[in-house]
Amino acid sequence: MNADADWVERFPGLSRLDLPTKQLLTNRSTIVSVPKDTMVFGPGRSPENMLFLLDGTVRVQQVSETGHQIVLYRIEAGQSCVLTTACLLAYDDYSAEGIAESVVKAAAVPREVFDDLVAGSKPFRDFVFAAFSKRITDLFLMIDEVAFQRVDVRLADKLIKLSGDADKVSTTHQKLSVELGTAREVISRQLQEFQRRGWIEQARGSVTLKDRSKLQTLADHNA
Amino acid sequence: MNADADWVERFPGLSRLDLPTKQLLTNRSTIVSVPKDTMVFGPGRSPENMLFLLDGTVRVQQVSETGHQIVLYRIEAGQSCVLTTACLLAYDDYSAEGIAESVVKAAAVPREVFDDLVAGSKPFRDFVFAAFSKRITDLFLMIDEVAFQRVDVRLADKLIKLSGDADKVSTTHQKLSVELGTAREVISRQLQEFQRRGWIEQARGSVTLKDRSKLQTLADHNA
DNA sequence: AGGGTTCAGTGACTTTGTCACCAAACCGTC
DNA sequence: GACGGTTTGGTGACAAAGTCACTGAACCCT
Repeated sequence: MNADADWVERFPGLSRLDLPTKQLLTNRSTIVSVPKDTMVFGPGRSPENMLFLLDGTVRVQQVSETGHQIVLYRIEAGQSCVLTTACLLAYDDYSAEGIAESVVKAAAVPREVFDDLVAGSKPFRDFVFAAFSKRITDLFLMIDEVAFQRVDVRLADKLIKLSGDADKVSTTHQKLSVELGTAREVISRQLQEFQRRGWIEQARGSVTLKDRSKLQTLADHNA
Repeated sequence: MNADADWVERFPGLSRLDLPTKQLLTNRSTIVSVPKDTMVFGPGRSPENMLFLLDGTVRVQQVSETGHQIVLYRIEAGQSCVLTTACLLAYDDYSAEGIAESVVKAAAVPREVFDDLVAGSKPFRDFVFAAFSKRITDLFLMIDEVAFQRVDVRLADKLIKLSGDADKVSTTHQKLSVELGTAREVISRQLQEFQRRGWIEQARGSVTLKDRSKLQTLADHNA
């Protein structure tokens, strides 16, 4: 085995498992790697296994019948797709898809093993339910945001989150509009306004944050 | 025991349990009844038990920091609050609340019993995961709707769903606006338009459906 | 019958979404 | 380097939806 054999330790929620459970997870899982821009799951593409992300991120987005799209959430390293996978297995009129945003390395755990683990290990159960709970509360907040928050506030927030440590966000207006579930034109106009105020600078395919604190103030303006 | 002793049988997902599991559920649960308009759960009000609804409905709604509200979903008889309860236990910055829309009768199952059941019974696990999955996919669809569907379409759909068999919906414009997460004025104007077209008739505190098929056509207009 | 409350209607305005179209930047390849 | 297709972003006009401030009617109490 390689350096990924100890992957279980890298999951905060799984480190509390007892040794036999950890070994079961390690032995019965296989490390898989998928290239960037692969559809990991989606309509007509339900994976056989539960994935535990070791590296990279998977973007989960809803594709509407209207042709619109909106990013629902991202699965980062240290998290699991249990929920989306479980959803796929339960309902086939499922319209969300998961796309690898970079090369993604994951541990694939067969369904039966997953079920055994839920049955046999209390810490594993806690991990799984915590993941579900977090997802649901996040979706609640997202609904709140989509329904009631102004786009300038949401865009400022999204820019800061997408930027991470860096000051430059490499993305297009189109992609930003999918992040927020709005129209490209709306993003263009908002970014123009931000630029006019000197908060950002634009280039084709990128946005440079010039005044993070001003953007942050706007993003925090949620009361 | 009373007529509710066999409540387990009334849950489609639970009837497949084996006898000992059913008995465990029945013996370790207590039937509770809460009056109409009670807040069953919400910020600072996390119940100790998992509820299985026998009668009535619980309306779950998000209360925004902006003062706005939106109905997320309803828990009907034959369903369980596992998810919302689980969420409450996991995260306290939880801003949704569950309100009894009528007198609600439910079986309360202590957390430990719930955990034992998940561990010991495969059909019970399936029931719980199916509930989670259904909820999450429904929330996906809801986000899609809030973000991309026109209010007239959503309102027509909501009127039909709220009406059930009857033709009269007893509700106020204010309540309808919370159902859709929009403003009261918007509802008033849309209902005026529906009335102008002869699809409905309005009275203080009620809407009467006059042309269900026309409303249905509009509601189906989702492509 | 009076007074408070709930419910609904309205106009003016802002924000957001839609549509149709244009122009510049980029990416090949010839 | 020139050409042509694609991607990206800009624009104006308009429609839909949300906000604000205010009005009046219906209802519910004593």
